[in-house]
Order: sequence, then structure tokens, then C-alpha cells
Amino acid sequence: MSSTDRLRRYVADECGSCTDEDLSERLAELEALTEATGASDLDADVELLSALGNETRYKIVRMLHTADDELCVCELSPLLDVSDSAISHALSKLTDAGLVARRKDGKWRMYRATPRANAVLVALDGSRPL
Amino acid sequence: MSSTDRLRRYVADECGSCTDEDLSERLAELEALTEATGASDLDADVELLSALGNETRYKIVRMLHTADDELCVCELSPLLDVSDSAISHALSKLTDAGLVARRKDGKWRMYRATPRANAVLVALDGSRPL
DNA sequence: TATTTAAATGAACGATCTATCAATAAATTA
DNA sequence: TAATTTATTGATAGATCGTTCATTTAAATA
Repeated sequence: MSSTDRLRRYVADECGSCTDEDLSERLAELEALTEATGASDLDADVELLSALGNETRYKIVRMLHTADDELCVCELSPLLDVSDSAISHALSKLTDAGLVARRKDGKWRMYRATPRANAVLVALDGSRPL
Repeated sequence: MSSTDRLRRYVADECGSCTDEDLSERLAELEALTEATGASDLDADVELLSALGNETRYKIVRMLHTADDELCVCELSPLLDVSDSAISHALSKLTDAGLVARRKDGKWRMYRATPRANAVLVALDGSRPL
């Protein structure tokens, strides 16, 4: 059974009948849905979401967002129950994903949430179910 | 070395000195950052983000969002390069995370994106780097 | 220059995830 | 009622992830 046989039956159920043309048209409509977002955006979005979809990394970004200021690794560390190494790995992944940016200040490294990170957290806060 | 020794040195670097009181105060400020978001919100947010942080699941939600309408599994299937079983598992996880909702219609199951899913995708689209 | 401090990096191991295949459930149709 | 269709569920294997430990880098300080 081809992948589109079932779609053909669905369109027939919906419209009363389904010619080859009807099927092609529906498939084109569906393809348009995926092409609306570019492939590179897809990869970047998935990287961002999976980076933020982890307790340690989410906590870091949430702290930076709430602080509304840059924080040092030594300020993040006392509130996270993982090693400094784990925090460093987390910050590296968050940086790659475009969720945090960093700056050197002497021997300290300062991190801050990016506008994109703030946008996602605001969306989550503004859409919470009751 | 205690976890807060480094923070003490950082505060001293910043302020010139750091008494035990200064350190406690800074720690309390940092704790307030994590308490601003409730613990239950954290779990739900991480579940949502990790659910969406996967190519198959992201594509499904993106299609439903762009369609701005409910779609049948048979409409999702032709555009995803995975088995029906994988799609069903993906939809189950997305439903648990509050990203999609479903409805029975005869032998077909219709899925749609939730307002929360739409909010997150709008935030991503509105914060893309140039 | 040698030492200390802050943080990053690499290796590795267990845990979790994601897809497939096989079996099942629920609805429709013959 | 039997057969078909749609979709879900459970088991499983391979891949990926997240942490820790050990090591390294870079900057500051003695």
C-alpha cells in the first residue's frame, strides 16, 4: 500500500470522490505547509528547543532571563546541583544554540540571555494553561 | 573548596570586599531568581521544549500551525520520512506536552496545534537572527 | 617565573530517546 | 459477523545525551 492510498481515501471521504488530480492538489497543499519554514530555520529551531529542553540548561537561561543582566559562572553554580564541568558543557550548548552570549572580564566569564531566549520564555509565560 | 568560596571572591572583586553578610545577601538574590518561576512550571516547560526539540515532532507541530486547522494522521504521513508508528508515538508525546490536541472523527483522528504551541512558534519566527 | 584561580575541553559510562516491527484496539464496511 | 481500515501500543535495538572525572587553557597574582 502506497503512503498516499490512505490520503486518497480520506479526501474521498471528505469530498465524495478523489481523482488523481484531487490527490495531487492536496499533496501540493500539504507540501506548501512544510516549505513555509526553511530547512535551515528548522535545524536552528530544533537545536534551540532541544538545548532549552533540559532541566539544567533551562534553569540557567531562566536565571539569566529573570536577572535581566549578565551573570558569572560562579553565580550560576551555587543554585545548580551539577558540577562546574556540567555547567560549562551546558553553557557551551546554549551558546551554540543562540540562547546565551558570553563576554570575558578578566578571569571571569559573563553570560547573558539573548533576545531570542527572552522571546521564547516570554511566550511560555504568556501561554500557560490555567 | 566550598561552592560559595568562588562567589565570595567574585563579590570581593566587584565590590572591593565581601563580608559573610554580603555573601548571604548575594546568595539570597540569586535564589530569588530561581524561585520567580514555580517548580511545576519548570517541569512542564522542559517537557514541552524537549518534545518540540526533535525534527519529526517539530515538523508535525509546524505543519499544524501553518495549516491553522486540524489535520488527519494520513495528511501528516506523506511528508514525514518515518513510519506511521513513529508518527503515532510522536503525536502521543506532543499531546502529553500540551502541544497538540486530538479529536476522533469516525475512523480518522484529527490533530491540531494548541494555543501554547502557536505561541512558541510565533516567538521563534519573530526572533530569528538576521 | 611559578602558582593559583576560573573555566573549558575530552573521554567515558550509564541513562534516555527514537525509530522499527509486531501485535492490538476501535471503527467501518462487506 | 467477518474482514478491512486507521491508528495506537509494547518490545526492542541502536543512537544520542548528560553527567562526572581528569586534563588543559588562559588570566591573575605572588
